[in-house]
Amino acid sequence: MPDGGPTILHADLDAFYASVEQLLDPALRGRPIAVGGGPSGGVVLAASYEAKAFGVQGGMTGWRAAQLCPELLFVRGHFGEYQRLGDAVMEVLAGVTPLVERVSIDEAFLDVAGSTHLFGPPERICVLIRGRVRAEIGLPISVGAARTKHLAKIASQVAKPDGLVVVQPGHEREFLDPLPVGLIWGVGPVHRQRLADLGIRTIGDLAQIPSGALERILGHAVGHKLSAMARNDDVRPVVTARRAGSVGAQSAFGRRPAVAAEVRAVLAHLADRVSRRLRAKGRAGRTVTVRVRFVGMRSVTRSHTVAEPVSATLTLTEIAERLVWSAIGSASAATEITLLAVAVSKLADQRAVQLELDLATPDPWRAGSAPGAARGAVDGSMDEIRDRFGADAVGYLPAVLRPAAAVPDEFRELAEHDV
DNA sequence: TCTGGGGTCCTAGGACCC
DNA sequence: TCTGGGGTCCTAGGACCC
Repeated sequence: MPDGGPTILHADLDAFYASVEQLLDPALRGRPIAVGGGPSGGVVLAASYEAKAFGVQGGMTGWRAAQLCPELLFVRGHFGEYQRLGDAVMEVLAGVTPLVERVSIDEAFLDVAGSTHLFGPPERICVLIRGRVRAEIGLPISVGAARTKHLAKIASQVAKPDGLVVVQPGHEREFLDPLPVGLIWGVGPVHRQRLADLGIRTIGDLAQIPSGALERILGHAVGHKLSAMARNDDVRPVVTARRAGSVGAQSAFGRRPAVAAEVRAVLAHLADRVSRRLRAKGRAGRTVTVRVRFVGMRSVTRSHTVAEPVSATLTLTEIAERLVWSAIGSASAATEITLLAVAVSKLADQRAVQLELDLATPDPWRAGSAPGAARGAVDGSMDEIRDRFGADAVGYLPAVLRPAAAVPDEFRELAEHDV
């Protein structure tokens, strides 16, 4: 177990999107609001605490949320503001320590072991952060402090909303034992139920179970991790820069019969988004994975690994298309599907593969690109035009075939990791 | 009126190599 | 008659997180 004080912090903005809306529009303060969705459909992206009191949660359909809370106000998101304010909060955190690990738009771990000589003990640093975020940005933020990341994260969840919890070394067990197992990172609904079936509901219950037994119940890795966490034995360091291991895009479009022209149009759009992000960072990947979701939420994935990394939009589209049809299989021609996804993994730097692209054979199934140089040049020109004149200035598809965006691109960007 | 979009990690089986 | 064991890579599915 790590020595020293509770110098790992987890800072987590409360109901982030909803809080931003309430900050921007004072008329929304103190009221139950949902960002995204609507009383007749769509998905709620975030709910204010006033709405959560009615049971409204992110991920819920709009009509379900309206059922639970009839006076719920649906507001459209200001996605650009979320990015701007999230970045501003991260700057406040960076003012305390350079060791900041941003986990998402609204959440970060900090290691403040080297900052106490400047700012005082961890408790004081937490108070400083919360005060500055409130005063300078206007948002509530909860902070947890402990000796490990995992415990700091649990502490911030317990602190919500708008609170601070410091777990003092030596008091970890008494803090953890009464808490529900669902607070442990990695325990979702399935594991929680499996544990409940065995009478295990609290972290204290969990700590009583021998590691071997836990591994038999939940699998080696999860069982091992859980028993380590229940013993508060977590030594993961705060990591400042992390690159994504995969890049993907997906689109849910309600039910549609799988018709070749439409499937191709959607895939071209998804491949374009993925490959543009790859090229913008000089990256390419060897494994292409598609997911097809059928009516009833059953989904099937197919992947294919090529010898040389690819990033050309057309190559990606062609590989994805073949995979999608193999996933749909020989089912009837009018099979209805509800979602298509494309992802690229096994990423490598593009510079290293440029030569391979130039030499590529004309079969995209077997190699990098076809003909690589030409496709790379077309993509490069289109990237340049879009950088100068906007994303819609040019594309592979006529506008009529482009799928209507269920979600604005600004929202997609909020969830993107660094490639 | 069903269920968005971006990711990570783990498991298990099979192919292939030595 | 049949045969070992370890390592690596690929693929498909699933749980989970924000």
